[in-house]
Amino acid sequence: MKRTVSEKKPIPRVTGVRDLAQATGLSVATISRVLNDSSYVSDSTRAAVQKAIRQSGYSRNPAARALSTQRSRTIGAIVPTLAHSIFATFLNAIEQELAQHDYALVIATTGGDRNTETRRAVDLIDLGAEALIVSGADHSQEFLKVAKNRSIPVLATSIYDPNGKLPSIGYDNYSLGQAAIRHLIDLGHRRIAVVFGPLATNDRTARRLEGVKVACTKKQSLRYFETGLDVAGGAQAARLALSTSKWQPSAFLCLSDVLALGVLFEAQRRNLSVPSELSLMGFDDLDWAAVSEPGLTTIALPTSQMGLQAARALINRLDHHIKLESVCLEANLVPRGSTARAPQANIHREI
Amino acid sequence: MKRTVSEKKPIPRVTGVRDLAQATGLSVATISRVLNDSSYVSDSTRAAVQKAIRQSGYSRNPAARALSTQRSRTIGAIVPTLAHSIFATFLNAIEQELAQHDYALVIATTGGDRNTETRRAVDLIDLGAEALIVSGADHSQEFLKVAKNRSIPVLATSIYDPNGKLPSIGYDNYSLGQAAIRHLIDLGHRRIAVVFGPLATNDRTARRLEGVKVACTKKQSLRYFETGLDVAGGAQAARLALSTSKWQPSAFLCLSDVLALGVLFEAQRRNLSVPSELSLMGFDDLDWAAVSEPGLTTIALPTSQMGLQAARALINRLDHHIKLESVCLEANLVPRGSTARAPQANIHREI
DNA sequence: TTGTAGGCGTTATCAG
DNA sequence: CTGATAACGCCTACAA
Repeated sequence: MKRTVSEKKPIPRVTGVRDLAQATGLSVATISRVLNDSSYVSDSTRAAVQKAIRQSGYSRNPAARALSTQRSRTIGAIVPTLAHSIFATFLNAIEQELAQHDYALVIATTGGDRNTETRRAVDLIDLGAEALIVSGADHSQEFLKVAKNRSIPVLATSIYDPNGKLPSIGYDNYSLGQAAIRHLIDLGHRRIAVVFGPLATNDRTARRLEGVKVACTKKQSLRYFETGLDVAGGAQAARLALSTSKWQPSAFLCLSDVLALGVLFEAQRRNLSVPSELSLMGFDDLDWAAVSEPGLTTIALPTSQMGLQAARALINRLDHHIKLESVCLEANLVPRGSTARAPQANIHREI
Repeated sequence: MKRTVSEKKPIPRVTGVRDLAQATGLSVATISRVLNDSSYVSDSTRAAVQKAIRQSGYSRNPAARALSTQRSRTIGAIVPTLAHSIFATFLNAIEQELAQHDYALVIATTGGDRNTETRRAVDLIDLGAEALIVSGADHSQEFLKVAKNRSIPVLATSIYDPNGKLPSIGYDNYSLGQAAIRHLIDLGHRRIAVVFGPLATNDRTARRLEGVKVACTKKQSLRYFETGLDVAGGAQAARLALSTSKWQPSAFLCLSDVLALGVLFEAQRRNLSVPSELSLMGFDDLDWAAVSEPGLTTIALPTSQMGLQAARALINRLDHHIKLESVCLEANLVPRGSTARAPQANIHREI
């Protein structure tokens, strides 16, 4: 019985650069060099090392690497919730861009609570996040302190707030609120129901609302409906707004598309035709807004753009020490079928 | 000018346990002990150490910790996209549960491509993920190999596949597909349009479709419409399905709620009344399904439950070496207003 | 172009 | 209960 020495490597558990050094007869430094495809290494030795790596199935220990380089290549994002497509879309864009640059995205949710935000921020930092992405301008003192103490770059998003405590990438919710209500006013609407989610946990909404309020004059009669930030909330607000016979709105302005969808369903339930009897506006431009019947007039927010830019800004900060600057992204009113001139009758009665 | 020595600590940059040891006059071992609130440490020294920690603002270096313990407390989730609320909801649940147990969630998206999945899996592992959560049963050979070589626990979700290569936590898409179509058949529908997203990138959909096909007999006439997995896709499929005058469906079965929403909008656009003229069914039970007009009959998937259980299973595996077992979660058909008996005329004509 | 040696901050194993 | 001290696996001057 012949017994030949197997050509296959017996796969001796290769655990670190040392083993590779041993296997190739080189030094750990050289191994490390090719691992970081850095500086001068002769082609031949590089090839040899790479072969050894392939054969052994070796891969870097990220913890050791992070410890040595003091870099984790991890960025944390803290959002109110993932269960809202607007945030999911945002994070999706971030993740894609980070992945391109070998950064990882780790996510934490707060449910909209500032204290939770602070807590989760600490979690993320303790976990090694090198930078943080947060939503809005409203953060606890504690949070800011933590970020400063650990000198972690923090970027606020969904807002543009050049004088805020944090650099921000986003849009100007205040003027967008104005633009939205003006569209309705320009169409001759007088009685407008404004629907929005919980103000306490969302400063973006609050800011939009300020814009709305400042843009309307005595000629208009606005009523405000704070409700749950989901389709059911929108429907409920609509029921409420439409239930007073004395004050019948000719238009709804919803500060989120999801709310508008609820209003739309409720209008359908009541056989109120949109837009001939009721105009409807949203905010966000979710994917269905262009497809609904009628199409939803809304403010298109550059959600993916924002994610992309946020990711890039942080990468530049981390990799090239480029300072974080606040940037204002453009957001546009997209007129679609859900808004029309206010019914004449209505106007007459008012005049 | 008097010059008193400040009582405040000058905040000498405390970077590690060593500094704390120095500051307290104890040894690093003791520091480490209280850090891990482990074994016996006298109350007094514990207090002293904790005070020092507080004063210095010290916090553990996660990389060093990970290197020493060989644990990163990080779990990776790989999903097709975040831009779909069903996945976002799922991840939301996972994140919450993981946070509870001091695990971090790092996310990667694939866009539905298997090769991307493999690549991203390697990324996550190289980044330190101790376990992986993936969607569906369809994974590249390469992927499985990587997971095995690195001996990383992998859990498949959104499916129940007890004999699959991976342990899975999810639901039985096959029987759910059957249940869905049967509901329509039982209501007397004969001509049914089945609408679904890209099959090539989604084995859950494919499995549902198999169930649908097997459950219908010669008495039914089904047509299949593969389309984009979004509201626009649903609307387009509806246009297509309704455009042939020879074959007018009395019902639509959508293998995702988003598609159903598109169909619903399209039906409204055509003044087709749901459900009196057209029945409509979805799959997922997204939050708006209960609020739409009419309410959407759908298969309610236990998305959050699934996230919770997946997270727990992995935590148990990692913390207590408890083997991953496949589990089948219950999913139910939720009858709502969008489905009704097929119009009699239709049935007559068939007979 | 390659090698040597020391350090990154924790944990853990031993003795005391 | 506490203290040395040796890993953990990688990177990086500094030398050669």
